[in-house]
Amino acid sequence: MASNGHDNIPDIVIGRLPIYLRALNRLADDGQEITSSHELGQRLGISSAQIRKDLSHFGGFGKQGTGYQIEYLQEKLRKVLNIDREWEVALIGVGDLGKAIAHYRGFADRGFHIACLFDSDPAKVGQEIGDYTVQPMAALQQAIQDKGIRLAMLAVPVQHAQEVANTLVESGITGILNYAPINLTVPKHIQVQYIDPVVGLQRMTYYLED
Amino acid sequence: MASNGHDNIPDIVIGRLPIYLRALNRLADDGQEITSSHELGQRLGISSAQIRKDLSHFGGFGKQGTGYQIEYLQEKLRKVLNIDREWEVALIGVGDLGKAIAHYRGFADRGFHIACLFDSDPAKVGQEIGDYTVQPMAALQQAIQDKGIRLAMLAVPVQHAQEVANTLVESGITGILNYAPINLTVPKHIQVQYIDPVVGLQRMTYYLED
DNA sequence: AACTGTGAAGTTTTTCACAGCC
DNA sequence: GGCTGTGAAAAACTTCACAGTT
Repeated sequence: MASNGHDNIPDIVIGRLPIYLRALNRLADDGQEITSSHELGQRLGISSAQIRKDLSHFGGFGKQGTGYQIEYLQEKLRKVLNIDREWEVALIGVGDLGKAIAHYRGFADRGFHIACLFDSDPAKVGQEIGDYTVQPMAALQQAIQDKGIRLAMLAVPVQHAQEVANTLVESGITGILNYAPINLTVPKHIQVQYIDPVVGLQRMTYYLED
Repeated sequence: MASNGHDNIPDIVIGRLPIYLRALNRLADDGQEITSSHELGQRLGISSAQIRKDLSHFGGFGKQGTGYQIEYLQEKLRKVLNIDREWEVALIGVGDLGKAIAHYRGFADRGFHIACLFDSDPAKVGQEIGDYTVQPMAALQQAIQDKGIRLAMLAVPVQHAQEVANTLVESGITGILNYAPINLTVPKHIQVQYIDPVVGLQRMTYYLED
């Protein structure tokens, strides 16, 4: 992960913030208003010291003797992560996976909105999915530039993923969430995150006896 | 990630092996037979020294002066990761996401096979998806025990995820791939991996200017 | 000439432990 | 009494650099 210009805050710290935020979301859903580094740490399997140290990079969000006000901490973390606004995301590929992503209800309340869908299959172009019409790949660059979209989710077959990623980068996308099981080669200033369930499974089988 | 008994090999090293394997798969697909730590590192954005060091935990897989024979290294990594066999996996929840998972073709050649599907919705029970029939939750424990299944993918709504996870653990599951945006609380000997696309997106927005 | 495997050095990350505050 | 924020210490991880092999 390339830290473009930003700060001196370790990537590994940034990577944990969304996890903290997710835990806070759950606590808030349960109606809780205050928590502590100790409680959060217990839930996440992380030491309380690490949580306090991580948060301390951005200022003092807690109260000694009391802990952290959940709503306030959520707000602060959203600000740090730049999601105190909504980001438009392009979705490329509307096969089974792309459709499931398009229908997923969990983006909206966490800072993201799917703004347009693309597929190279003429049979899929024109289809209505969610609120949007599937557009042809030829329309991609124009649409992304017109709407000023910075993020894309890539759900195309593995053999096309690198090629489509190249197009995305040319179109001005600077962050790619890649669902294809391939490591993308991109310029240094482009962020990539990977979603690969098989990697998750393979990371567990090592620890299974027999 | 709890290292249950196993060895003294750092979790962070184990976590990278599936990534190496994925890169090797691509090289093999391209017909290449030999690679080097330098080439792999370039593709993955990792130093060649780290790759060599990681692999050295498990013995010498390369040849000085030459590099690594791809097929041989794949075989060795599969053995280390315990995927030199096929693991049966249970899938819980067959909404949009669960269906997309059930139809995904990418598990088979990387060590996994979806062996049974469950859903709590009576309207979905009995449906045919892929090669299997959706079973009711009441059948879960028996099916998992009969088939000796150790791994599960959890694709149920967030508000049921913890409760279903508890049932899975009681049924003898020891590894859970969790698609719900919630941190699961499980006994120490249970492995959990998370698939949360929003976390991926949130990890990128920090680095986007504006 | 090219590349691995590896101790040793260097850097990063985590934990400790406690002063300060509620 | 309980909790945060934080320097200092400890642990973990990565990189260096090179001897040894093909």
